[in-house]
Amino acid sequence: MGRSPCCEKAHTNKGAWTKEEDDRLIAYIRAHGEGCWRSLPKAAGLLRCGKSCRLRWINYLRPDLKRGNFTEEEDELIIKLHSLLGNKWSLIAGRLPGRTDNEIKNYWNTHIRRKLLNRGIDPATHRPLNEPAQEATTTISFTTSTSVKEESLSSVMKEESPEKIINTTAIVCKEEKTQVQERCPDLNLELRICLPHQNQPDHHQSFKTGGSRSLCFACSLGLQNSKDCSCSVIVDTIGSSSSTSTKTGYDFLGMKSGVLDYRSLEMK
DNA sequence: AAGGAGACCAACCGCGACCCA
DNA sequence: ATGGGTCGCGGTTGGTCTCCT
Repeated sequence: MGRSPCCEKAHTNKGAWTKEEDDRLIAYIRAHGEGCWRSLPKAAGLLRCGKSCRLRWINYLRPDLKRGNFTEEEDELIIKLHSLLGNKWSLIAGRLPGRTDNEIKNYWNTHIRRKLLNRGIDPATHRPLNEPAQEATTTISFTTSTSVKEESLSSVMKEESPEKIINTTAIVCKEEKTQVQERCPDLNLELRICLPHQNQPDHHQSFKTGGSRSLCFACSLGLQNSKDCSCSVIVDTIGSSSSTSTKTGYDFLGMKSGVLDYRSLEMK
């Protein structure tokens, strides 16, 4: 039994969007907001599939989109995030305001891949092309206060082949440093996560600030109130492994805190 | 000027995850 | 617990543009 179609294909347009269709979609979303993509086309008077409407809005019509060329900083940020996250374009896009996952994916495939190959770096593994496969190991210290479900991180990398992720399940965030297999030996993967500068809502004031309270890692990933959130059972142990973290100086993949705040790495 | 090749990117497709009855 | 409906993601396709010969 096949999967049911997402819409009545016989009565939907396909292919490039017309100006009129764009205008209708924009007007409808301005009036009613995003969501209910399945029913949106009919309500907006569009002969399009809901998925198509969603894609058109997210990738092209959204008012906050930044059009135009990628900057050198964006290039490098994409490369670094890809080295960590793999082909998780939506997560990468979440770190690049105004950019969409589709745009980044296309940009990666057309520009960055070639750029890395020219540098002699394998874009899939972020390792030198002529380097034989080896099991480099690096110590990653997660300075979070509570343990994290393994799948929180391994799921990020689950599409990688076993060769690339030799032992993702070895990534366990505990108070002590944990050995993990490293995919990008040229990158400093030491993670130092602590409180960004801005004020936090009460729920998150438990994040370790050099004081005495901690934020669970689920919240640090922007998964507030998720089932993984364990803020209610805070254990103050972070200080034991965060000797190099400071209130203002944490860094991640060599990026400043303002550039990569894991807590806004939220799912779209 | 013509046309072939490669680059670019918007859009489509299928699947997995999630939600809810 | 389960099954149907919906959404979002990542891979792929195909049309258009640009460059080169």
